[in-house]
Amino acid sequence: MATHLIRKLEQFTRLSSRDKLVLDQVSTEGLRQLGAREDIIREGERPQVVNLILSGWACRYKYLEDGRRQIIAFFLPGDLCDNHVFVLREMDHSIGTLTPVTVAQIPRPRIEEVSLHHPRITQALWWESLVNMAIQREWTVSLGQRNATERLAHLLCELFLRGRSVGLVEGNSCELPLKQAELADALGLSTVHVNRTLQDLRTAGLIVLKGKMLTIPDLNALQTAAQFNANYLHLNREGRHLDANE
Amino acid sequence: MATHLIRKLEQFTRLSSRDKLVLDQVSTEGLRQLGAREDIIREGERPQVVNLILSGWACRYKYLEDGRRQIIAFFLPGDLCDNHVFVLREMDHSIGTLTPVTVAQIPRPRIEEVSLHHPRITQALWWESLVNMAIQREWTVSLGQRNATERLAHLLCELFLRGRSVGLVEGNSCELPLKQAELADALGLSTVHVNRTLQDLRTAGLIVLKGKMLTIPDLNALQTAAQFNANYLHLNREGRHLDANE
DNA sequence: CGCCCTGTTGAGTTTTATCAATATTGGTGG
DNA sequence: CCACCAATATTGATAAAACTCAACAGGGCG
Repeated sequence: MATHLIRKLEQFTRLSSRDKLVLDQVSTEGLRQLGAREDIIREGERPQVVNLILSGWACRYKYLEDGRRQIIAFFLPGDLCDNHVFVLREMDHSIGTLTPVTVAQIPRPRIEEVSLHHPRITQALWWESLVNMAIQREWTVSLGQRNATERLAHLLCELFLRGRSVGLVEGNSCELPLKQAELADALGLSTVHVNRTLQDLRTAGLIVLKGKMLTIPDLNALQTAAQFNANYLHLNREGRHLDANE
Repeated sequence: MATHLIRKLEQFTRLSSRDKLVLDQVSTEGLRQLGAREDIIREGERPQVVNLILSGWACRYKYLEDGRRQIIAFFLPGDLCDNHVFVLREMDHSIGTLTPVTVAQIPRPRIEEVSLHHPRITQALWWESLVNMAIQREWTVSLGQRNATERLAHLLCELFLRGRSVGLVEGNSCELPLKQAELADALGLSTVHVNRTLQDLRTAGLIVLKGKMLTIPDLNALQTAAQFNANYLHLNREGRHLDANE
């Protein structure tokens, strides 16, 4: 079931029950189960399908030749790994799981069929795609300008809001199944420094992080600390003029 | 004339003369001239058109509240500023010129018409879009993992190759109309450090940078210094199976 | 029970930033 | 053509942020 994806797309526009049916169908074919820390697709391989994350967390990443690793993006349930990737001949990075994951592998003809017959979905997928680009841009801003504390706080805000938009947040808590080393690879910091920065955020009362559960007692305060502005997530039903009226 | 864009898209697939005609037409309507250091569109504004850079250099950028600025991307002639942006209600960043610039403003219906009737162009524009995303990802890698020297060298390699793919390179030289402060804002470094890093590259004989002219005597050497791998630019005619055969 | 993975802490080092001063350059008006 | 200005580039000295290395703690699980 494409519950998370549907929920996410409805941040943009209301879908008809027909639309939802199509999305549900698309996401029940080509299921693939992976354990934690496995690769969904690897740099150099030819992309054949679009992967839709149904459950679990994954990430894009890239190694430099000397072994340094950068995590380029996180994928949460409901995230599509690159609509239309198959236009490219080979992957320039890898996508791997962080937790056990279920993905739906959507073949090219399926995508083309949907984009031909379901304009509302097509628009919504464009929106999804544009938001992902905006997220990538915001990571550029973080890595370029924000210091360790701001960067970490910013990432936590982003993941929290993204989680909330697909229904993974309860109250002011959500699961954060990331090790400090993974946070470090995403933030361009050393694990030691991530550890210390997390402690700073904790002692400042901005976050509670225990086990794999993240609690943000005062989201506004954390956003302020991060200079976080949610506009780049475009979560305010910007496509409401397209709403299905049924 | 869409010379640069056409030249770029032909890195992906060969276009028919019909295709080229359409692109030329699209790029002669809605011309807009700007001086150096003007905004093409500003954060918060509603995107109404897709901007195609016909001549000059521009950049995406974003300010944090305390005045720090990050340059998120550079635009060269032939670059499109976000195909389908108008799906979003407001810009989450600004786009401004670095030099005097001419842009073609392509209205939404024009885009939709082209994508309906010219599948080869549509594919090529998807490719363009995916490459831009790849570039953004690579910036994430640079900012996260590469040190000042590598980062600078990497950026210069990228701009050189991108310039070459649209015909802006002569021999081993191309124009680089950027101030050190702009490089600094793109690389997440201070201007002082950019200055010193440039000198390092110069004394290592890896670049010659005089006036606004960049010369790379040995591109391979510079790529090695940067840990630069061009695969992310997808410049090897990956869509050649779509070639127009006329 | 013990092992391995993850997280934590301390000490010393490196990279890069900041601040401030000086040099150079390109453009402009006289 | 030259003198001058403002913008840009360069240099030196000091400080801050983050890294590295190394050791140790804790916890989950076979």
